[in-house]
Amino acid sequence: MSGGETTETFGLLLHGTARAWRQKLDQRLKPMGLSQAKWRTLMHLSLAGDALTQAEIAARLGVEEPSVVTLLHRLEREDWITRSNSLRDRRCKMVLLGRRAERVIPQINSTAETLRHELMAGIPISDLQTCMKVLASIRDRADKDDRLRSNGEGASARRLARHNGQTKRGDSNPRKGAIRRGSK
Amino acid sequence: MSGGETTETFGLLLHGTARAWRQKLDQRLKPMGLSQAKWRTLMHLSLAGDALTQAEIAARLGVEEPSVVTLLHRLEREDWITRSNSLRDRRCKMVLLGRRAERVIPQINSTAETLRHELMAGIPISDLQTCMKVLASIRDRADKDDRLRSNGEGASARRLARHNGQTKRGDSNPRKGAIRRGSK
DNA sequence: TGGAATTGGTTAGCATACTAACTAATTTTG
DNA sequence: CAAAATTAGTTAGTATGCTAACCAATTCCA
Repeated sequence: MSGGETTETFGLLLHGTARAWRQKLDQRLKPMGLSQAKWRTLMHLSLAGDALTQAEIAARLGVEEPSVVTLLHRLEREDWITRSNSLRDRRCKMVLLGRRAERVIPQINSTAETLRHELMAGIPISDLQTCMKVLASIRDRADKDDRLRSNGEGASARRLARHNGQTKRGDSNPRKGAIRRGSK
Repeated sequence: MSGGETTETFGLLLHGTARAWRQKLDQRLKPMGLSQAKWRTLMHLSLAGDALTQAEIAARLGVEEPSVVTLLHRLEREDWITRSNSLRDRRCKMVLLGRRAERVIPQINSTAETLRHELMAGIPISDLQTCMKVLASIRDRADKDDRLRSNGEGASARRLARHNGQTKRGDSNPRKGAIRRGSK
């Protein structure tokens, strides 16, 4: 390996940075009773402006559905959201922001935004853009499933559930995999 | 704020990339019975070339000591490592690689390295360097403790200066972060 | 139309990481 | 030296995420 030094530490750096960011944000959101995972959920609900199904939330958060289940349980237990059965599709549960959440959402958004700016202050925009380009490129590659080529028999049907669904609820966000922002 | 678009997605991108990388690596290490966390532990032990204490491992991995406890338990249970009491300091336990680990370490290192190269292939070195510079800068800022930073000398940043309520029994303060890569 | 496939959600079990609080051993200090 | 502080490791409880396996409702299609 030639560029050893550079490539050696990249993964470490990437993970360390993500973890440090998350911990810092958690630390600041804690006094409000929140964490990054919870805040992100509320934020997406707020952005949607409407009730979402759990599957939609999973897709937007980029996590699997079972992870969303417990996350929403915690949020419900703490009174940030409410869940109700959909009338149109009895499989679905619609998730709604509670009043408590609506009251503090601006506050938590601003906390997150303040942190973002603190962490990125003084870094040239062009450097940030380069960095984002690199990250996006790496992420897209890592997101791809290896076994698209050379499958055959060994390709033990892993996940890849790729539900290509329309949510016949006018919400329509052509979501593919639970975790895929692909589709570009 | 105006830079909104850029800053808005940076955190998302950062976390998504780190997660995608980790999952991809886990997926490839799985057939060997490993995961990223376990592999990193073995790798650091291998690099050290000598037995390490749990505290040293925690510091190198960048995680807290209690996290290391269960991690090492799993590694020991699966026969990757052995732990023994230190003769010099009866508080310490020395952690050693087992034969099983020594046999497969080159293999897992090469798996990780292959992935690194795959994920970063085709990205200009200069872009990578810019990216790393940005990440390091963000991480260092996020790693710092917001609150009182009294040491003018740094050395080992001790975050966590909060209220150390003492327990009725004359005893310790809450464990402070063992997480520091003093490098640079 | 009626079974097969798909989709939404859940539970169970595990992995990874955290903080708080504890024990035991060692080092520092008054 | 004895009390105090620090250090190494642990346990307990929680948060966050995953996969596998499973219902129940809906949709597809022969």
